[in-house]
Amino acid sequence: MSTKRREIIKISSLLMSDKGYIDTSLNDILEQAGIGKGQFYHYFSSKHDLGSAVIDDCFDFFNKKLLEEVLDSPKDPESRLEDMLDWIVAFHRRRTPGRGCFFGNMALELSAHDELFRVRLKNVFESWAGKIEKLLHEMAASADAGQRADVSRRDPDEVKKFSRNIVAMLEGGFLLMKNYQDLEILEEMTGTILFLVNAYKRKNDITGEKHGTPHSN
Amino acid sequence: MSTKRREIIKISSLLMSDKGYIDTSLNDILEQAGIGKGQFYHYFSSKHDLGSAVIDDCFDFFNKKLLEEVLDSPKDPESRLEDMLDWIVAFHRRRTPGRGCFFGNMALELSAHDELFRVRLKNVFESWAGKIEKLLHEMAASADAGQRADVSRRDPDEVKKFSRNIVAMLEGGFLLMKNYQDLEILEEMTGTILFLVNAYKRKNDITGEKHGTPHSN
DNA sequence: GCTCCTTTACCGACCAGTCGGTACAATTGT
DNA sequence: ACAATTGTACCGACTGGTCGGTAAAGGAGC
Repeated sequence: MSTKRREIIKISSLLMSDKGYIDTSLNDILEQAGIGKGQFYHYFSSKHDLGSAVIDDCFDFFNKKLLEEVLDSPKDPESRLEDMLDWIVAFHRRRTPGRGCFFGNMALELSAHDELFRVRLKNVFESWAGKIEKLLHEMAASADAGQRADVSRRDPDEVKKFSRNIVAMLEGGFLLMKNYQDLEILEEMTGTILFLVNAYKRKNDITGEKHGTPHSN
Repeated sequence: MSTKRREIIKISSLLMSDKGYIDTSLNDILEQAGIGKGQFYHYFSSKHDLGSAVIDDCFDFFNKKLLEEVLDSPKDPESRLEDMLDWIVAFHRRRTPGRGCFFGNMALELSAHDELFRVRLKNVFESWAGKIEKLLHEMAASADAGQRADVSRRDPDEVKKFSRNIVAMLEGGFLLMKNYQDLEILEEMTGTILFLVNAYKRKNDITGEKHGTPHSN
């Protein structure tokens, strides 16, 4: 892929992380990149096309750095969970906390009025939750190995939902972190997630019952 | 306050819930309200002024319906927590799940480039977390009453952070619900919150230790 | 000479906000 | 009592400016 195209994507991802998709104008991008409009439309067919490429590019980074390097590392699942949370906090410590999560920002801004973006972002969340789900299953399996082999009592669908909840918790942490402009919100959330996973694990180990939704629906 | 002004605010809050602040144009509002521009600028000095009024109006509703009627009800704290979660799910079941949380939407969209909006929305979250904090303290107090009077081991600052985390969890639930366009995401999150609060309560009761951030920072 | 890459000039649509003017009720002067 | 004045609610054409997007032509390398 062309260097210039990559550069445009990089610059756009920074701008869009700061100001959102709608509020990032082509002129902002052209100015930052030091190029003309014609050049932009040589590489991209529309702003929408650019947005799509930016999401893909950010996901590539996210996928490589967090999902593969950290979550697929050969360590035990407990360590990988902690590594993930540490990686996230470290990542946001490097950037300004006021930026929040690119995917979460885009999801809230665009889910309602662009189906393509919505699905693409949903896939990001699903990929992430999928990795966490796998990790939770591993944790459960290693816990069983030490005691008993009765894995069947753990509802796989429940684990899937639980892993989605963890993603949602992190996104909520990003949201409040951005609004408070305070990294501590996110740090607290990672602590709560660890606590929750431990409590969840323990409950399954001891009672085998589902956490479900205790209040009636 | 003038009826017309109230009507403009109501219509605007619906439009902004759907499309966000930036993407809601004055023409959209004027068309829906069936009024001219002159009338709008008779009641509001700017779009920013309107946005501010809409946030206030939504908070009034939220404050009255959830924070006062539900969270300040004379029931025991456990019931009030469940009532809150039920109320939230019921509220979003009535609307389309694709709208998400108005405050969360606005917070992500505007926190970065409008300090006034940012602080106003932060206050909304703080009010909410404050009520939850109070509720958690009550829960702890009633648990102590049955067993022992040693309340001091519960760090008040930790409870404050924990209640903020609950708000963040809900906002994360709203975010993913909006992206997935599926109410179930939110329902799962309310279940997880109940589970978490119970686990948190139990841990404090049994060990008295803090949940903190177990991984090193 | 042909194909990329790039620039610049330009388009119509739309944006928030302004302005001159209208309709009509309330208030005031006599 | 009635006319003159003032104030309030409201309209829609218009402003300057920005938006995403297009078109045509210059220049570089093969």
